[in-house]
Amino acid sequence: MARGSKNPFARTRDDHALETAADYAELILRLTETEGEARAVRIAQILGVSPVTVSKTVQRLQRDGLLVAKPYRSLFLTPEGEALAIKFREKHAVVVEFLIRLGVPSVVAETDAEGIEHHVSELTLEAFRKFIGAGRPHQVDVAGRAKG
Amino acid sequence: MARGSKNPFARTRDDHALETAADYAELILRLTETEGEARAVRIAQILGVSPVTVSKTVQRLQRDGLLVAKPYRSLFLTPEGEALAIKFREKHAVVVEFLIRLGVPSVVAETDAEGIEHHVSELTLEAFRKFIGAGRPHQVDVAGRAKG
DNA sequence: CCACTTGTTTAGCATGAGCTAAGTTTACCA
DNA sequence: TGGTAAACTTAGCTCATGCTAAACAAGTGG
Repeated sequence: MARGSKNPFARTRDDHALETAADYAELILRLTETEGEARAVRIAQILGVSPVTVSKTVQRLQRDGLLVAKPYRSLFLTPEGEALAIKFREKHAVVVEFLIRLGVPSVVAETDAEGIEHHVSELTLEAFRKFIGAGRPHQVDVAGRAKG
Repeated sequence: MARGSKNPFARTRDDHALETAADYAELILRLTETEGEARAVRIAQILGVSPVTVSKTVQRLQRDGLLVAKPYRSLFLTPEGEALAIKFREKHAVVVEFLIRLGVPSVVAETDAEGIEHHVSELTLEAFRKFIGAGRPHQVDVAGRAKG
């Protein structure tokens, strides 16, 4: 125990759990907005895993207080889950926009951002924002897309 | 199987395995250079995990052909392992340098790079290199490319 | 040359994340 | 209404990554 904190390595299972949580939360929020509800089968399709995996993961996230799921029904984020979703959506949007500004093709930017967003500190994110802002003014809308 | 490929999510256990492999390979190379040999106990200290974890991971990496380990002796990378180490060392150097150029404090850059380096595609890395090169001529450490 | 310290491995456990197969529930339509 | 298809859950397995406790090697100093 008392692992990490000082060393730059030290990624633990907890980190992975947080990544998963953030991905699910983001996705549930998105599906709720775009499809009216978040169903496990859609999550499975989008994440490319089996519905079984989604079911079990959802149970863990419910245990951890990020969402509420009545059996055989659609999924709902708790306030905590929604906060997480919004936080990562914003991170995601910043990273994507940043990469695009750098000249990375948008499809690649999207893919890379998915991995990177879980590893950028607040300071680095701030540097990204500054870089974006330096180009031209911009805004990020509710769905996390940049307009400008 | 046949998961992902097209979708931007889809990080599997294999991805994590690769990250671990790359981290160990990088570290073993570094320790070999700086301390004359790579011992499990040092890896454990640096990564912030128990020696037991290192022992088991080393066995997996040996099984996967990345290193050779005789019981109770120090660790040696195979050519494949060394290639991986060098590849990620270079990625790491580029990411760190890039973040520093962006204005991220070097300690934070180092930490964030550790996570980011496993998620940047070749295209994004190329964009990073271009950005670095655009500033002023420069040089990158030991095995790192790009002298300008 | 033997004991002790240090390093490594084994045994055994947990948890996350993945799977297939099989069983339940819901929903919808004839 | 009742049957079926789709969605979901349960059971039971795998593997990677972590741990502690305990056993076992290696190296060092008396």
